[in-house]
Amino acid sequence: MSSLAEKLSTIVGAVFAAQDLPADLGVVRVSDRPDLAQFQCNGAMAAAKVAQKNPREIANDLVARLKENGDFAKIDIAGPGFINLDITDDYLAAHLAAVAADERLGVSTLEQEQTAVLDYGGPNIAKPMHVGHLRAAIIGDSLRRIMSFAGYKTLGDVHMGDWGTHMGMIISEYIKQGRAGEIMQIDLADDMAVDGLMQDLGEIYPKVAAACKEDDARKREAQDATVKIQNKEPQYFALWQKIKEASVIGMRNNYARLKVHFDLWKGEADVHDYIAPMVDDLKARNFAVEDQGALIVPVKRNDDNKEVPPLMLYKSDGGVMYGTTDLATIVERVKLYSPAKIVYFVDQRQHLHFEQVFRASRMAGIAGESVELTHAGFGTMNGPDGKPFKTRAGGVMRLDDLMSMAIDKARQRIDEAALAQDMTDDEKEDVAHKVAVAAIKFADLQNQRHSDYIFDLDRLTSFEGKTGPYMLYQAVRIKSLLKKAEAQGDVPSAGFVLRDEDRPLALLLTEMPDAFDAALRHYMPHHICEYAYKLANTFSSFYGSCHILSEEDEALKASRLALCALTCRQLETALSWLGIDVPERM
RNA sequence: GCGCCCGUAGCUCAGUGGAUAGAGCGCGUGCCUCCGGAGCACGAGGUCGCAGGUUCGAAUCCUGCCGGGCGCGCCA
Repeated sequence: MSSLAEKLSTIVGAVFAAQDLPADLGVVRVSDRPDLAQFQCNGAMAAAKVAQKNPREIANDLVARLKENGDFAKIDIAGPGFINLDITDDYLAAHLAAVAADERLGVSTLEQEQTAVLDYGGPNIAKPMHVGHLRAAIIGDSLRRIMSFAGYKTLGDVHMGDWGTHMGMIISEYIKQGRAGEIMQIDLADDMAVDGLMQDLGEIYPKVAAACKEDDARKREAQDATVKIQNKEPQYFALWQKIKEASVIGMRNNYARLKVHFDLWKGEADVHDYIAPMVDDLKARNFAVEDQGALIVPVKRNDDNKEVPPLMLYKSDGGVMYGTTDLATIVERVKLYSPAKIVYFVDQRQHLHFEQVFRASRMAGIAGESVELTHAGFGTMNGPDGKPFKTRAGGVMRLDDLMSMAIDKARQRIDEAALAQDMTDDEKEDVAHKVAVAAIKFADLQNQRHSDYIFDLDRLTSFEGKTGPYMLYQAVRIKSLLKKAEAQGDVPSAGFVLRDEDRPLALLLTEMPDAFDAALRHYMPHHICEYAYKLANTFSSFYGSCHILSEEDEALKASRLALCALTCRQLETALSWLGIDVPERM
């Protein structure tokens, strides 16, 4: 199945072909001018250019043929050569019935399953998670859901930063302070102790980082410790492991609270054993060369219009960099999963880094031509001043705090609502959590992926207007209506009867596959947000313009219930692609 | 210096070369004897940064400026 516009494109395309015009010019889309028509085709004007003819003349010929098709209620030509189309209610109703009968709601699926590895985590261990981690998690997890629905076998990898210099800083500091034994004593099953360690890490890290910046000797100690960890020297490695395990506990909690899922909990360290063989191989094949004491892979090309620095495999101090682990991670992923795609949801600022890694990977044949490597970058999260977001204290807001604020606000709202009186505390808590997640995710996902965006706490925890909670509200309202209908013995019909009040909603319900395809193709969930919002909003108008349960015409009532049911399914499905769950009531 | 991204309503943002550029917030006016008002309807608010060009047609494509953000070898 496909969207209605796609179906009409096939019909109109065939008519173009019959006139010896390119069939793809027959593409039909939802009209920009709903006051004039339901659908439009602009191909006659483009065809005029190709055929060197008058566009209206071409349009006339096309329209004459199209009129043989009884599924169009109205066909006319406007302006320079727009072909405006209305379909018959019968055709629309039949299409809608097919969508309703399809468990996939008309969205097509991959013919053959392919594996996609998605990289959307990247938090560093030993540091608390903050709002800067939000975008990658939310966008990546949404794409994981979208791609799964499209038929991919998806593997979301948290790919945490556990192998870098920051670990060398921290561990060298603990050893200097003589606290290694104390750290090793910590019982990971003891929540208080783990919290204490995380707190301590949060205080130590900025201090050491500052010290390393000022003092070269201190910096060398940290670099030295980093190499020792990477060489798995017992004391260093054991401390590293302890800190990592403690960190992962908090990380899992944070992601669970956000309802962001990962299939793989790997880190940079996990590919360590791939590095040496990979480097040997690259050296043997002359891709890797020594330069200024470091080992690099030159990746610049003659046709470059900019400087592309080499990918660095080993620093002159013998340590590896994240380019090294990223390249080795491709080795591992190709070997273990044979993916068709590897997609990275990482800040746009790292675009050059990925270009270097991808080039090296292509040159050396680590990822064959059949493997798509994409950096689906996103813009920086800025504060209201347009600069990278900082709290008033100068730090970055913790993810935990943001979640708590949103949940508190939702809880407060629920307490105000009269409906909440018969909810148990557990149900209230569950609803508050769902509302908070919906608010945060929808606020983020509705932004186009590339551009920077302003982090606005009020907007992120707002429940009115174009927000997640608004969407939940509309879905819940439909559920409530359908329950009432069921209780009074009314059932939705399998077919549709369409009056003027029903048509806008009916037409919109045929568009979901287009929004899905756009989001999938470009790794951009905001197309789904647009559709979901339009659907919720159009439903709300529909709901306001006719009273469904008291409708006396039984066929019309059953049809309207079917529209409600389909709207509800589409809303829940679209929201599920965004990682948003709909409660039964709120 | 070179390169990438962005300039659309007071604010935050959508806008696959097409008709009269759209939402939300905020502002103004209506709407609860009826299915959930976290709502609905209506209104005010625009030199789409500026200037050229391509095109029957440009917010969209090209060029040049102006303004903002970011990146460019041993952090990630």
